[in-house]
Amino acid sequence: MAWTDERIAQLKAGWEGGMTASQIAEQLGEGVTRNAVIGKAHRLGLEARPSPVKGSEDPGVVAPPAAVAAPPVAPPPNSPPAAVAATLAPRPIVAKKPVRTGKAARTTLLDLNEKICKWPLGHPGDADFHFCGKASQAGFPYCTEHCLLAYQAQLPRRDRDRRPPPQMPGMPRR
DNA sequence: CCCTGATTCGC
DNA sequence: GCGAATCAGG
Repeated sequence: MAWTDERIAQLKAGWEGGMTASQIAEQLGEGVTRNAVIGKAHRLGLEARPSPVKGSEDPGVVAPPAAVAAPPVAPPPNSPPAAVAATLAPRPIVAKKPVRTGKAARTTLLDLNEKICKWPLGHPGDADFHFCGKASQAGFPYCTEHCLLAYQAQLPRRDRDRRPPPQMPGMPRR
């Protein structure tokens, strides 16, 4: 399998999002080993990720918590040509108001696997942060519902809402 | 043994 | 450029 732009983007997203090499490899599809992912990551110049063996300095503040598997930039099911893929963008994740359901079982980071929708609900760190948890679409990190949310064609620029997004208090401005 | 990332080196 | 084999630590 070749390293298409889409797959490279997926690799970067996962790598920078804190996914491990094998998780990324799994997500990229069968026949992709973690070695391939690591090798490619290095060739891409990505790096500087805490390796268990190469001790990161500052043992006190150990890990970039790597909270959530970053919503990956994955190719849509009907594998579009590069030109079309360029018009696809992940939709910003809008945190939903947590639904108060008492003690319903929630999908945590530890429950995730390739068969589970990893759409995040709420904010990492919040007590009620969890994942969608429904069955994911084969080959995709999300269920059908969230795939539809995640992979949307971009509107033409002139039709797009140009208002700046609301700024979270305390968030660094770009 | 399971995992992790890093590195090497033949292809 | 690619990635299996290997290394080395957790």
